[in-house]
Amino acid sequence: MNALELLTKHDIKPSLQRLAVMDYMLTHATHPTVDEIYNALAPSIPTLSKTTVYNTLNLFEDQGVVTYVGIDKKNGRFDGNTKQHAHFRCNGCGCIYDIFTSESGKIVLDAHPELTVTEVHTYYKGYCENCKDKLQQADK
Amino acid sequence: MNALELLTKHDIKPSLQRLAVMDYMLTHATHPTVDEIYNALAPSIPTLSKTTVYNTLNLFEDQGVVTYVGIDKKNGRFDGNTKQHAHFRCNGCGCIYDIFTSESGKIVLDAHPELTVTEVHTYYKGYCENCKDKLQQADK
DNA sequence: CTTTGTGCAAATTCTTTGCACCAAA
DNA sequence: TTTGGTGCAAAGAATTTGCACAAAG
Repeated sequence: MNALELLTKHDIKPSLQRLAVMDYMLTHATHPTVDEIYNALAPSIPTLSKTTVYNTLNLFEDQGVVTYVGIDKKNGRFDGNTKQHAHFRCNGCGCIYDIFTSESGKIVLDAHPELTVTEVHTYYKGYCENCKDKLQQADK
Repeated sequence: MNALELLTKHDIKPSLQRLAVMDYMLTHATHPTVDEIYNALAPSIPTLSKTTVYNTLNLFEDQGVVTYVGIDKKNGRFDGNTKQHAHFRCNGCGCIYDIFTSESGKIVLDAHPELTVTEVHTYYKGYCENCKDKLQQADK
């Protein structure tokens, strides 16, 4: 599915900027930061502002088109691949790999003998017993 | 193990401030933010500064006494329990629960029927093939 | 003394907000 | 027109840094 189809499907008006950001996400599975996206697109869209990149990614996230990846302490990263998968970040070079899951965490890592894993962080998000009835969006 | 023993074990000089922060972490498994810790301790340690809380937690993290919990987009949280476990955050009230793991992620959640999970984020950290030889600390 | 910890103030970094202008329907 | 998107400048929030003073051995 291309950028235009994805945005349309999620009721997002396909402006030039939004299409460019979405297309970038689809063609760069590098979990880019806002800065990376901005720097990559600014040459071809000279009037682009970082605010628009923030606006766009927040909108995409709200609509479920991209996922926020909080694997780094500082910069937020975004993932255009919304299929369930895990992430690996190298502490040496900072690169981030997708790790596609089967069922259990164990199996997943066995498929990647080239990676030396020192930490595993698993975060579940949802609603606790008291908040089950709430339909609110997550506090970001 | 109490605060003093833990710090000593990790070659951290047990200053008044460090002991207070460590003790707070051990007695409050709520994954507190820097602000929460500061606000809780400031009354009894009037000269305490937020800088010291930051310094202290970063030191603890470097020494492996606490773990950074990046489950929230904004505030960093810290966990004094370094045993491997997962975290659940409620999107309604923001509370964070520990979820102790057996082996596979599936089993873990089955033990918590009271939680409605809408998202799962799994982050592995370590070294990729190219960086295997590096012994550096993670880029924070 | 000498080293190390503390904490104030200032600086940085990342992100959001307010608002005026522009574009599309 | 009217609605909604863009982007500048400013504000805000979280964290780090520089540095002087205090504490401990």
